[in-house]
Amino acid sequence: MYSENHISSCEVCNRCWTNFRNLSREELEIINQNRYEASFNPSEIIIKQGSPSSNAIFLISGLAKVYMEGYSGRNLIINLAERSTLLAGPGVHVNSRYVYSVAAITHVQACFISFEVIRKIIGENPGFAVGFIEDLSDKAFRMHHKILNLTQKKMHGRLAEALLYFADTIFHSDDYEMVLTRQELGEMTNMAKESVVRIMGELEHEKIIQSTPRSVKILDREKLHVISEKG
Amino acid sequence: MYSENHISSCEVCNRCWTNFRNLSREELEIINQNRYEASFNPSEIIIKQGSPSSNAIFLISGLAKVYMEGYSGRNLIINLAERSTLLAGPGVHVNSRYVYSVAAITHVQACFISFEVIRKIIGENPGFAVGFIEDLSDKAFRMHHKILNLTQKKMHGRLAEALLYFADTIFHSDDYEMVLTRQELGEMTNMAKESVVRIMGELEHEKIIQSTPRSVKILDREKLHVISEKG
DNA sequence: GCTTGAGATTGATAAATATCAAAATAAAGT
DNA sequence: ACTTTATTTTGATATTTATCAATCTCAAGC
Repeated sequence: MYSENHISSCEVCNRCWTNFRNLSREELEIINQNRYEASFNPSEIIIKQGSPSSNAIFLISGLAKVYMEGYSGRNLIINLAERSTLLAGPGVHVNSRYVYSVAAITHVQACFISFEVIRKIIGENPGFAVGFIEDLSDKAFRMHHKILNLTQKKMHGRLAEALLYFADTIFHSDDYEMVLTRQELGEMTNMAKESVVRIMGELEHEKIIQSTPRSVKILDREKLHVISEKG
Repeated sequence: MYSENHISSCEVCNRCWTNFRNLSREELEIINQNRYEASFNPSEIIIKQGSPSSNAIFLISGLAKVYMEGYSGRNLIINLAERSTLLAGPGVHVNSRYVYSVAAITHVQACFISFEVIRKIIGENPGFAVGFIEDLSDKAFRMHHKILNLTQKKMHGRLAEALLYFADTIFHSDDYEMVLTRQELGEMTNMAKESVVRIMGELEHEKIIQSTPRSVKILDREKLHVISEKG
């Protein structure tokens, strides 16, 4: 992890958090005074689960995986994070510990802002507080969906959903680079890496996708969607 | 569902939401003017998933189950709710729909407060907004824990955790009434009712618990805890 | 006290999924 | 170009868990 400083000021940066639009010029300047940037290489850890959640972290560029470290060294990837995502987690307001870890997938540039400053502004700027509530709600909403996905669908459905997630939410294309290993794909869909391999093979054989270990191309989006719903 | 009105005013009621302590006398009076009470019999639905989330609902007395209606009629019980819990869900700030359903287990008294009023006060009272954030965070925190529990533990562990949840969080006793059927216990731990029966039998046989369909007594809390961690 | 129906239980079986071990590739470093 | 290391893949097998079909139990209503 090495440091650099590319952004002259928050005021001219549009890569951060949409909720910062609710800040006054003065408040934004306070943020600007209390931030620092850092860069991370692939696989470096940006946030470590369990450590004190002293900073709100925003990705400025690059892609990272957000995951929980569970029982006996097993991970659960919650989602991928890209530019303009607030990374902090609900632990901040519960026990001041990060509830998840975040690791860089590509080279990542991130902005660290002390949570004390954020908390202070939440207490003074209701619009900002509402934006914060909306962010929390949105994440909780997704968690509710995810818990159903993981508990009620079979492997085919979970994997199909993950493949569509990459296409729709991350890459906005049906032909994309697979940034996760089969192991990690398994950690995201709660299945063994061998099962990931086998089902990817099946999907390929049925001409629903075309894939290599490092790329995916969705050929039959309709069918993939049906599998993700019914599966 | 029949109506009654037991509480003369929010000002004299201590059974509602702790976050209301952050309100001024005037704000509390606004809440008081805009609330109405309702009672529910066992098994009656208090909140229906997917319907417009127009009200924040607080239980005043009784016990309810909070659950998501998933795929092909399968439910997932998230938790039990009792007095002083805010029931609304993250959908309120996302798509204005309840993301979960809530059904009365015992006879339930509840207070309905229009969300417009709540939202207005959030925008005017930062302390209240922070309280709201803490409530959301706490629930998200639990969801993070729950998703690990459901995906990474085997049946024994999940069931053990549920039994401890009742003892520790709901009844504050190791000898309690089992308010859920085996079917519902399965919906809470993501397992078939037959599996619940079998594992309850095993736990009983190993003298870790003593149980009837309507009661549970934890005999060996240590062992039960180990199972819930390792399982 | 008899009937009835919802839940609880049991045993047998099938389905879903993980694990293990080995071989085949691919990637990275020197 | 050559090791070395990590990932992917495959097949065989074990484990976990659900499903199905009966049977049983017990409390509520008549």
